[in-house]
Amino acid sequence: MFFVKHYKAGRFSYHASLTYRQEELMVSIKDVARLAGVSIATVSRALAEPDKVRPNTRDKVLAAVKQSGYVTNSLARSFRTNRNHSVVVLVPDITNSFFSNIIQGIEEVARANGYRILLGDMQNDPANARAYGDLCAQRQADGLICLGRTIPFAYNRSRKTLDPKWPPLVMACEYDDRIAIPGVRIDNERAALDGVRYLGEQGHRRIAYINGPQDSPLCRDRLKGYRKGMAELGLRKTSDLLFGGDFSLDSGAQAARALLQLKSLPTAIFAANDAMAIGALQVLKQRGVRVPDDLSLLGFDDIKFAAYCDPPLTTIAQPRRQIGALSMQIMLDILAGRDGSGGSGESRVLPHELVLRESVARV
Amino acid sequence: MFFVKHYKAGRFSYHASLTYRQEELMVSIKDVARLAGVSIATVSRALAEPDKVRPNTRDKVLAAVKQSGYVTNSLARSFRTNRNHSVVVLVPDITNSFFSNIIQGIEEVARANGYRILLGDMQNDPANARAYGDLCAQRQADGLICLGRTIPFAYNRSRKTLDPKWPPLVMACEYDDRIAIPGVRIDNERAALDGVRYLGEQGHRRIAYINGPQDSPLCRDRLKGYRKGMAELGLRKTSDLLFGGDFSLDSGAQAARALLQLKSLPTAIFAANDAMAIGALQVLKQRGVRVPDDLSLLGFDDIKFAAYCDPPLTTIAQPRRQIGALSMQIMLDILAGRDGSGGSGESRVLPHELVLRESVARV
DNA sequence: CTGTTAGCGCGTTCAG
DNA sequence: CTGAACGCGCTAACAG
Repeated sequence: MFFVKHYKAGRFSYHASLTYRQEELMVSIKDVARLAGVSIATVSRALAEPDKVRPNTRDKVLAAVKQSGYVTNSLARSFRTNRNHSVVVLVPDITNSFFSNIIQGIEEVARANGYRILLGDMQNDPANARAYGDLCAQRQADGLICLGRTIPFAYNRSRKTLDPKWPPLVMACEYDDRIAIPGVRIDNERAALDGVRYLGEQGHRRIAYINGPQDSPLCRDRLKGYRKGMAELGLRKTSDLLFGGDFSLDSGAQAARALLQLKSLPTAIFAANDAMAIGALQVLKQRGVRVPDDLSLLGFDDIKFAAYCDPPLTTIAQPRRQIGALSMQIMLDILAGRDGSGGSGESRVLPHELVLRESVARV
Repeated sequence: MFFVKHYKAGRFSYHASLTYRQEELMVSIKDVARLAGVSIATVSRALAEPDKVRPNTRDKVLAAVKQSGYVTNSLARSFRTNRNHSVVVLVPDITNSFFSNIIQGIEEVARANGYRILLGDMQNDPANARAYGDLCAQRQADGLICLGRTIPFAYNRSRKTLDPKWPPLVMACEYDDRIAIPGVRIDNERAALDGVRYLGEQGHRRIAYINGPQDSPLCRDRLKGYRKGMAELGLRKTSDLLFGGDFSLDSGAQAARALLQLKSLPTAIFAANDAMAIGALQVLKQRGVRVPDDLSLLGFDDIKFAAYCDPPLTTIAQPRRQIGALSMQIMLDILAGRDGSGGSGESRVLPHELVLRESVARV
């Protein structure tokens, strides 16, 4: 590969901090009160609970607000109310497009409810989660939504519960079976089972499986589903068809290389996520293995790119955006005290679906 | 297409808000002071400016902090200092993987410096930016980094400067020529020119161009570079080779369909981003046009997936992560007052590079 | 319905 | 070097 590089230093003048005069322009609730000829408490109420203020005075206040250009200093409000209306979203790897739709769902619900998303990218290193756990301890966030399996909080093993000093936690997609936490996910075991059944219906028997990280409960479930499906097909012994991976494109490619060493090739590969399927796909092509003519390929997740592979990838879709939205909704419920272990904020299992494209053929 | 759907309602009990007792467990600076037998001012100093406290007392304080498990309430601190150590990152569309590496770069630098990222996803609708502009006005963020061309602030047209009531703004990738703002980007015109020159070197003359959003300064620059390159090749009239797009996969596909109607087909297509190139690629394949044998294809951005297309996409790469990191660094400089229009925090132009894969052939 | 009063927890004076 | 006192802007509790 050959690279053309260009570098050009640029210089532009710009709005420097010297011109940043927000502090001096700051108009506080006191000013509004003076302007409207009422007390500051009335201003506060007129803004927060308009119903509890006589329309007449409310209008006066609102006019004063408008005239002065007042915006409530939410730092002060947060300080007073001990709520800052923000939620940490802890993402294993922001560059993994799988997560972006979930984040979008979360963000949308958050914004609609006056909440903000503090983005925590772990860059696949659990150590990076600590900082965000601390954030919660310092009250910088009202809650935390975990998209991976790493929880930055300590929990009480025997009671299977979080230490009460931690704020609410919701898990999206993943979960942790050592502890009872609300969450949203699909039925991963069933989804994998459906995948194998579908391949079975297409006549496949020797179905290889590329597994995800072994310490992931979600992966264990998918693996369980795969084994169950294989058993249904009369294949109890699958160890030679099992390949390790870590959800990355590379690990999928690597698994494919290993797989091609097999004395008797499988007729289909089922990958625990699309990234690995795509990584495998590339290796297969390089080696002249045609998909799906020579070998069928089934993915998991239905990332955006799955539809644009060649051939387009048949895969199992998760309602990612909905998972995100619901997670945030649950978080809001908890924060508002609308839940309770028997209430409306319980963990949910959302439907998955098999998306048929062109990477699986009948044999 | 056929779908198998499953739904299963799940119920799990969990750590309810009832058990969330953070408030009562809260240990404040006052408690530490009492425990250490000093005043709260001393505790504050011992933590913030350890040098200004006698080692003896400092140790006492630190011990008390440890014993009590005290963490400073950053809500209170933010309120007091009027800094909350968070920066809004306004993203046109979080599901566009182009942005995720930039975000990662930003996040990394932010975290290393004790700053947080407030994620603002516009979902491609500028109206969604407002909410995040307001955030800044409410002091919920110390600054804002814009990854798109939509600035949620009002600015002074005549003076080409931001209203001083707004916090610092940094633009990554895009820019706005109506106003002087610090930013980080590549030389888009030059990059596009390099792209066309490269195609020219491979013998191409009829090179079609799929443009991005017309109101994007960045796209105007790329278009300018394309035209310049075509002029170098002796082709001043390019209007029939120009196709509109909006950076989406679909618009690339649509452009490809329009392009295939041409009486005389081009020998190469240059797309203003990879997504459109990939969209076009799919259409070309469907219509039996082989890439690069029948038609060469050049993209822009080098998104992760570009390497996994079939054929792998030749494209122009931006140092996305570096762009993000530098943007945040500039923001930090501004916030720390380390910049100034003649200082170290100026706008930068980073190098691009042509990444050669397999979608361009000689003619 | 409205005003008055009392802090929230911290940083920052200013004396000592 | 240390401590007492003040106040940031806002909301909650209570009185009127």
